Amino acid sequence: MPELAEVEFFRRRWNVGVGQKIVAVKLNAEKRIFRGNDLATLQRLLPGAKLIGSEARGKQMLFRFSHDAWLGVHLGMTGELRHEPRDFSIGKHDHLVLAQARQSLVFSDPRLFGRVLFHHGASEPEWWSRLPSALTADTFTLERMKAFLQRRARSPLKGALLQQEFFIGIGNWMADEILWRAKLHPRRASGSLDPAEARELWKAIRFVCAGALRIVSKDYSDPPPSWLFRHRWEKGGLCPKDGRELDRATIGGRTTSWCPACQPQ
DNA sequence: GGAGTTGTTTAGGA
DNA sequence: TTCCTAAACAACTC
Repeated sequence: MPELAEVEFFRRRWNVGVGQKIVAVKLNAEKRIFRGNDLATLQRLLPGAKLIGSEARGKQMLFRFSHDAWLGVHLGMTGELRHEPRDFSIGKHDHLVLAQARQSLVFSDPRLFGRVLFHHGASEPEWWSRLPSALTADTFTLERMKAFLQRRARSPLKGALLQQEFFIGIGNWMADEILWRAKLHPRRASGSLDPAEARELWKAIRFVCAGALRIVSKDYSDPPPSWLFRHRWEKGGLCPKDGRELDRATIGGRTTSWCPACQPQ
């Protein structure tokens, strides 16, 4: 479910608890979303700590608490953040509950591909500091993108766009949307773009990231019907530009949808 | 019952 | 060394 904009949507859902103390922590330590954590320290430090604020970067989120406590959250494929009344009944897939006086903040994840990473320290965790900057920032330049694509010259564009070490926050639907707008076939080799094609790709990345953040992160609305998003999973889905039936195949390890006319091989 | 799912990690091959 | 692919993780839906 969650890519860049969906992650931002879920992050904001916990804003209701900013400025308030955690009064109790309930968690299921057996679940694999907690792997690699010092849960004893988490249990000792979070109760009594106040939620100060949060940030999202790509698909990662970082929640900051008083008492030098930090909580990193990755939603995986099916994770989500919610807030519930103070004494709601915990569901089967609610693995972490931060109870506050007025409500409870909940992390749930049926498939358990998500992850929580607790950190205790005066400054943010190192894994967070090392994340690349946002694709919507000025640091995401055409030249840096070209250099990255050259390093992945033999991989299909679809696979390259999913590399979080550079294209932070892009997931399966955004990658398809970007390639469709740039009129590039998802199987094109990353090292084969001419300067004009690279520029179109860069512009499409900026457009899709900014548009998704504007539309989806506000209230989880779908993008408009002029986007590929609305058609890519329909059986016999049609290209919103020319009405041609979309093609589908596994590329870069993921199901990929494209228009054979707009995006020639 | 089988196939497929908006993600990441790892092992192994090229 | 570096890059690329497939499988594994796990639960649910169609």
